[in-house]
Amino acid sequence: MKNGDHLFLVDGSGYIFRAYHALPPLTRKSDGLPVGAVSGFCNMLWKLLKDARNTDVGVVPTHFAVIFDYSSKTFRNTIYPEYKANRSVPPEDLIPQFGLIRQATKAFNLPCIEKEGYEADDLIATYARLAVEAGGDVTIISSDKDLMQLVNHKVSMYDGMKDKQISIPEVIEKWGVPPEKMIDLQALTGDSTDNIPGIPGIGPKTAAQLLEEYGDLDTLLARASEIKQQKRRENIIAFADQARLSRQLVTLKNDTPIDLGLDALVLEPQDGPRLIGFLKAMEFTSLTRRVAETTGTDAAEIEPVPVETEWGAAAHGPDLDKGEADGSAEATTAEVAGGSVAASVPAVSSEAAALTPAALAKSRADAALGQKIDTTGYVCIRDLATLQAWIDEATETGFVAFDTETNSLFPMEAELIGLSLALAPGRAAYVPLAHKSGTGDLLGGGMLENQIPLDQALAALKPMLEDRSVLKIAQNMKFDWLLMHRYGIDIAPFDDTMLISYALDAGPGGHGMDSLSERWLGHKTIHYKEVAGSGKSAVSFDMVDLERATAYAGEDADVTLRLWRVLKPRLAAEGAVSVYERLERPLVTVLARMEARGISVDRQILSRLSGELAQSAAAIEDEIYKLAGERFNIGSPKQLGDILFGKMGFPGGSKTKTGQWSTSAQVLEDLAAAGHELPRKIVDWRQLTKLKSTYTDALPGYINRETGRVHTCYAMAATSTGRLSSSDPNLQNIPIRTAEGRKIRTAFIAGPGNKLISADYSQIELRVLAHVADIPQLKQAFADGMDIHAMTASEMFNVPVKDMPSEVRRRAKAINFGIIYGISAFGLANQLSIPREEAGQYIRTYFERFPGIRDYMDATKAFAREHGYVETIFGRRAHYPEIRSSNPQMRAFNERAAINAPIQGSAADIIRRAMIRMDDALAEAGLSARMLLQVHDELVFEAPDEEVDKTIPVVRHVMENAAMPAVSLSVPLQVDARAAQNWDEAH
DNA sequence: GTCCGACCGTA
DNA sequence: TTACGGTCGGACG
Repeated sequence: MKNGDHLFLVDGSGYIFRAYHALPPLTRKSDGLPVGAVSGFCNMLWKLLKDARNTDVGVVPTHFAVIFDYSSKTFRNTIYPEYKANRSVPPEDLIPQFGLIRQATKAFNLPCIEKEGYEADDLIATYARLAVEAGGDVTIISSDKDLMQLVNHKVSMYDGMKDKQISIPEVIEKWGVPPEKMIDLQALTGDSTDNIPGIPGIGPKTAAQLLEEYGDLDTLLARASEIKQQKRRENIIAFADQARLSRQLVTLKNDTPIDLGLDALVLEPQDGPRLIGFLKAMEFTSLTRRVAETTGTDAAEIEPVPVETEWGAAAHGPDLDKGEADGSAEATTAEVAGGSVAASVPAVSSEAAALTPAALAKSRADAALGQKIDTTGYVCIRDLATLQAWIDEATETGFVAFDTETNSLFPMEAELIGLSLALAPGRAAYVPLAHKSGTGDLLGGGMLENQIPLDQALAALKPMLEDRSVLKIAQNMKFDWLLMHRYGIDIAPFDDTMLISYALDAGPGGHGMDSLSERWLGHKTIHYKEVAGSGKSAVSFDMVDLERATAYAGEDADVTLRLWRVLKPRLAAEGAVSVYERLERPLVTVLARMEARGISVDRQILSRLSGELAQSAAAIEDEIYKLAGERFNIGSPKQLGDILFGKMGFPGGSKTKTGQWSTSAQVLEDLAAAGHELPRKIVDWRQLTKLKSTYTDALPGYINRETGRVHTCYAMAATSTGRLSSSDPNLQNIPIRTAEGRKIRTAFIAGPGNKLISADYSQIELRVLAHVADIPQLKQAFADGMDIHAMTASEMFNVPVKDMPSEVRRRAKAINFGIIYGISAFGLANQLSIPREEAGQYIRTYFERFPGIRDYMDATKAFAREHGYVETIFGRRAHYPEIRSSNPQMRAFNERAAINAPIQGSAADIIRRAMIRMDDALAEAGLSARMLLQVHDELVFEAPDEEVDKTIPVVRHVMENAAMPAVSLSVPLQVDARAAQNWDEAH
């Protein structure tokens, strides 16, 4: 480098963040890869390279380099561990752009410079010094105030986004001090984004005024006592050391080791084809055209280069709600996407810098399988200081695996016994909080000593657990979230390994930690039974000795963290980001709150019903014994079969797979229809005892002592299709079809002054079918608000809808459902009790009238066979590996399930979206209605009497528009809603 | 004590 | 013909 040469230094890392926030979001058309910052970066580079003379810089560079931060940890952290500690993690759609911007730099044939342990700013300071010493001039492409200290008559800055040169006068104008005093100014003011303390109460204006008066920081500190303003004087004296430390932190290091000398930065000519290959891959069409013109390259001849991103993007399936004002979207949660990056990390870690998302996922998976997990090395934390140290480290790292130990599996009655944290694989701790001493006598034993008092531990944990810049990772977060919610802590943001697994691998095989650990880590976890015993000898977790509790609980957190490292990158690699972030994660808190609310159940009504059922059943029992001629256990299918088909000699219908005669309701109904009295009685008895044992007897046991309400538990990852399931108790199978059964619903009541509102989708699955299979007649019928089963019957049997016999409609209805279930002649015949041939003929007729349905079914089967999975309209996948089975029965079953899954699953996704938006929509309308239950196509709310009329339209609106705008259905959704005192009348 | 099959309630 | 969970009886250890 010589006199007259001019070096351009681009602050690459700074540019990324600035461009991300300043420029409108932009995604690659073909797959939704976020590329806004990349686009801005490329446009700026191109302008500087081709057009610098016409910018505010006014000169053409001879040397050029782009500088990046290497990683979050620099020498500054050794002087001040809190440095940049409160910086939040980059937003998810920025993460893939770090790698892309490096690739862009290389495509522009420019040197890409970074150095471990140093920030980009230090490298820029070093190169600027070297260039000036060699006689050159320097322009730093950045507007970061941290770099302004470097400005002098040979060094200036250039804001590439505002096309504005920043020289000495501009610095003075902006900050009131010349560039050489910027360090002292920053030392006084501090910087909250970098967590530089400075002196409290001193901002830029005061700092400039003080420096004007006293000259520099040291003089100011030495003469602080002369300052007139009392508060200011006291602060400067008290925080003098803090200011000196701050000065150390903001002073850029201009003698960092460098790998490339100045001569390596000489600007080389552009490699047109290489650059165009990259720009085409990014789908930047206008820049591609400009570059092609300037470099004389034929862009059409050039293939896009394969672009590699660390995380890829939500590239698969429809781009769910990008840019939509969606109540579901948590404000882009600060989070890291996979664990290789630490909290502040503007840089891509070396692990993955050159990997595709798929390759990263694979390397993580391979590495995890090779690692041994030692459960004896976990820490047991018994004092607040140690706990605080772990919390601090978690806060600094930016993510932590978290798990709770309790004395119950029901989150609404569980008490916190302890909790565990994991910061890195193998690095976990257990914090016992309510363990009892094992030596307790019959009176129960006392609390174990040397445990951190619960309130102190919670107070210490709360800031971290609620810190937006610390990602909390759990397996089945809904449990831990609800538990901690009851202790006054609302965990956010979070990831849930169970839900990540579910978004990726829904299908056969569960998503429990034990099975995930075996599958992905090759590690058999300690079974709960091994530490707490089982059955009668089982003890509550608070009686487990601390050594074993630490191993068990520590392992839970450790395994969760390891699973997260393996599974999270797969989301991007396999295009499941949208499903996870839009349909899974936001539902956690929605469901947790529903579970916490519970529903009021009238104990008296159930008790009365139980009595009635017992009486009726007893009466029938006597008649059964009389007819059978002996007493036996009616509830035993085996004994019943012996009586019916042995002793009584009834003709057996079908057999079960164990070879027993079936005593199913269908068989008994057939016998009853043939005029036999006993089978009828059995059917009646079964119905009564079923209602009694499953509902009226069991439900009161679920009424919570404290709340007086029933709190069901929803499983988010239990089904292969995306539906929820409900248990403890299951409130998704409360009877409705028979008059006797319906009475149970009258026990589900609104609280005083409230009503229950039931809102359910009408025919949602058939509507989804009409949409995905694109069936004109069905779509028209729904658009016209017609009776869909009658329309089907009319089409199939050529009968007018008017005055249609109910039997004809019934058959069409059965066929419609059969279609959704992946119809077979055998199944339809069974359902309608008609010969198989007749059923087969129905199906043929149906396909003739609606040929699109057969096309859809064939296409779905072919897709499933090829890929091993099927997808909902929102991109949720259900896997059916057995669809390629050589066993025809197995194969046929999987084909039917694969046909059903996109329909059932799309409907499930739609109601999920409605639920995710509902709380906000109600709040926005100023309504206090609360969502209590979900029953697949129905939502149940509780609302104050006087708000009912205003609530129903809001609920309907949210539900009917739930697919929008991610998917615009070609069929309207219809929601029926009603309010009443109890669930029976509301539905 | 634990597991599985049969049966049956819901969408 | 799809998707679930709960209860019971009965066989296993």
